[in-house]
Amino acid sequence: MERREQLVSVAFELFYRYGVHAIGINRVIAEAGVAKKTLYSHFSSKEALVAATVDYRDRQFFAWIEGRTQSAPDELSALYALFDALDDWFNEREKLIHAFHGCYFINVSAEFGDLNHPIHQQCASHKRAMLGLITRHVSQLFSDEKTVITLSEAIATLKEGATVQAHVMGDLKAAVKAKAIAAELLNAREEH
Amino acid sequence: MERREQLVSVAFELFYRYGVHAIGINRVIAEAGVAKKTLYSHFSSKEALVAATVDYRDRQFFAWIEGRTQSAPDELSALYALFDALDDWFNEREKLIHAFHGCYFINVSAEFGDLNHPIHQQCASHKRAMLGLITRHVSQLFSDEKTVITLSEAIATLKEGATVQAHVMGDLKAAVKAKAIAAELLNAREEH
DNA sequence: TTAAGTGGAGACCGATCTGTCTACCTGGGG
DNA sequence: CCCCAGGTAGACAGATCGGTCTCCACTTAA
Repeated sequence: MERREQLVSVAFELFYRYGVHAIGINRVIAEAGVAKKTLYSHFSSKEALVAATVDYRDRQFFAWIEGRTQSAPDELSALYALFDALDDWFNEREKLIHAFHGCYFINVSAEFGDLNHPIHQQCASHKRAMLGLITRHVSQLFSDEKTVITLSEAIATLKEGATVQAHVMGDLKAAVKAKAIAAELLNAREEH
Repeated sequence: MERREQLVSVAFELFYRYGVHAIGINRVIAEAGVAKKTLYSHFSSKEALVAATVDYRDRQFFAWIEGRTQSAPDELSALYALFDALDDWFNEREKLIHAFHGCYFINVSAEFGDLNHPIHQQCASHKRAMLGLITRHVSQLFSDEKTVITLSEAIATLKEGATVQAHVMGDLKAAVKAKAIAAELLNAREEH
């Protein structure tokens, strides 16, 4: 299965940087040093390869964020660590994750715009998982269920907004600014 | 120039719905009922046509948002009107703007990922203009310059975040939630 | 040594891509 | 009535698309 992983990794890098529809299968196999037959023995179609890259990035990104938040000393720091991680990502200080070209799931959703498309659904799924991760931390800090939901969604929205600002406008401080807003929202509800 | 406008409008709808690289020139001219030669007499290349659609959408979207905010009775309502407009957009209650397929500028930036690419720059330009519009309203409400900048950027980030949540996850209430967060930030700084 | 299987290189298929060019049609002003 | 500008239809070129298939070199195991 090592060859398959290599293929997915190369395909992801190309799709992420240049866009899915801008990269042909020939480019992928050339870059991976693999025969076309090999690719099609692992994936039934280009779309299946795209789906694999989304899954690959989902696991990679989620594991990375989870690692960054779990190493925080307490739950509040864990939420701040999320934004610190984003800041490292935007400013290319993070080797575990690839160079920043926006959020792959947002980018892929732009190319597979139909919400019902299975690849778009994979992206939605990733975002739901990220919201779940945030919610787990927030629910350790607050007991009121409505507060937990509202805060978690707000933090998720700030994360997406910061990612867009960083990519579209090139605002490298977007994560720091989003962190400050998140802190304000958290402080306003400090449980005592 | 009427034919040119028709071409841009049709191209925009296709690019917006299906993505720029997924739509060929032949599809555009077929849908517009125009000869290929006519297209190339108005635009030197596909990329020039794409640039025209970004400009078209920029003017259209900005005028729409400006109209919605300017008809508000006061400056605070103007900011709320921004999120009400987004809500109408996400839920397809707005005829002036096309059916919702995410933010065209985010989508196009995903396909032209290089920040230095002229088309990406057009998208950044639009976002800067939107931030400027928000800042104009916020600066009527607060006198402290730092407060104005922080708040304006926060509102812009909430707007982008809500748009992403609505598109990727299909969260139709994203604008309402973002509005509530924006209101909280504004209230916390109420000038008195 | 030989048989089986895997993967690399790349020819090939039909479709489609961007972009050019020819040929024909049509309507309005001299 | 003629001319010509501007439009249509669409052939065409050269490249590339996704996907299939053949051929051959190499490895591994009996």
